[in-house]
Amino acid sequence: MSTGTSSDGAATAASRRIRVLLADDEAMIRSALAALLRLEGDIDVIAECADGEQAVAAAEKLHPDVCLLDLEMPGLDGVEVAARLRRTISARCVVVTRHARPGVLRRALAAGVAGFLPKSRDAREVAAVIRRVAAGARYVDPEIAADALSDERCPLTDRELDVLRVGRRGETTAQIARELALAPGTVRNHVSAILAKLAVETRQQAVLLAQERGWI
Amino acid sequence: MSTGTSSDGAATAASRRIRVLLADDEAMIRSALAALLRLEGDIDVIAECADGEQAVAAAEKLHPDVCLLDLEMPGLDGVEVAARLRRTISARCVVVTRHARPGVLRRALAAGVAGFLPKSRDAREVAAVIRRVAAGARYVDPEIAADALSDERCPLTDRELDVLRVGRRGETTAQIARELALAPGTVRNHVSAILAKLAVETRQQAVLLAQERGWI
DNA sequence: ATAGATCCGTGACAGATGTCACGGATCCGA
DNA sequence: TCGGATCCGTGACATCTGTCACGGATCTAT
Repeated sequence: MSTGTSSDGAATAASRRIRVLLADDEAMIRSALAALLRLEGDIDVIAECADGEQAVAAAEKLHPDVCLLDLEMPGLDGVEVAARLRRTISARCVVVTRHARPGVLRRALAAGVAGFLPKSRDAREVAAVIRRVAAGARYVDPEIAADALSDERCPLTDRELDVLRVGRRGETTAQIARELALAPGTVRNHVSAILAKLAVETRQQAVLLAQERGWI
Repeated sequence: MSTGTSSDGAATAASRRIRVLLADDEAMIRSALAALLRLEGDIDVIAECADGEQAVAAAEKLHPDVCLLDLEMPGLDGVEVAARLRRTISARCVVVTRHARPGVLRRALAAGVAGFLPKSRDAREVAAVIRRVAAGARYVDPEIAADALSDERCPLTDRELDVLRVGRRGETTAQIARELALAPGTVRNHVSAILAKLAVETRQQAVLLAQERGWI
């Protein structure tokens, strides 16, 4: 390991600095994490983004080694960003979230994220997780992982989840239909199936339940 | 000022270090802010608390110069802690919040907080605000203050707010009517008035808007 | 290949929701 | 005292939403 030539060693040390992209819509925590990470000798924060679109754009331009993504962001959320970046630049992503639930973890893992860390953890752990992930390992918060084993799977189909997501802010049937390029009747049918599966009476209740379970 | 004896100067310099108590239920942001503040030469973080009760207990024991309190905490929230500490130890408090709305600011000022800072601000501003407040000044985020002046009063009547509150989780018209001992038609009429006044199309949008504005 | 299962999309129907016009109660200023 | 204004409650009507039955597409195991 330490037997390389000095030029090799220098080059390796330089190339070993981990280039990190940071995305969180809350400026205070974003800037605080950035400042802390910059104190680490082996980490470069190369981008700070305030939402998912910015994160995707910056990542596809800068090709960071690791993306640290907040889950709760306006527009594209952290998992959606991770899914997209996995396809386009094979980025390794760590998702951070306030509400760490099994469903969220499952969704994150399905999207191919390499790390999953709730905000109830100490900020010092962030750098450690970034290092692990940069080294090719996966890291999942052990507590959440344990919860996730007590399987609470989402009974909704992909299309039903689409409908729920698009209509999560109380959008009209007509609006959802336009957004998804469907007939209004189709949307109503999906909604009907959702209500039946979740055993609730209104769309809003369905949205609240799904959010609580981490399905959307 | 700078003409004191060297012993005076040293003593003053030592006593001038600002003793700060930190309270936030999210460990990641709490520890991140603590770490950043510790980097400042003139600030001592003397306590880190995860909820309002801990904050009150620690503050009454340690008598910090400034308390930095998150608004959203289980049990006692930041404003309640500030109100209590003002009475017991005349502490100077800064309240930090994710959802900075005029209504919240009004409540905070009424409780006698000395500083008000939304989490949409950069973490570096925190130290600056702490210094100002420790020096006896007040600090209110200018953007929120401006909003608060453009007094956005709730256009809904008491009864309409009742209906909105009872139905905020997507309850059925029939359920709301039963809860409020009204005819279903009356509830629908209130809902209709709410939608018209808030210029939205569905109950769920009305609820989201009202929550965003701090009306329910 | 084929039957079964699942998912998606759609239109017709029934029921829930939003809109409207109305009457009674209360409060306030002329 | 008397309008005028505002709020509350209600029922009839129109519109929107949820339910149901159906057909086509895809996948899998036999």
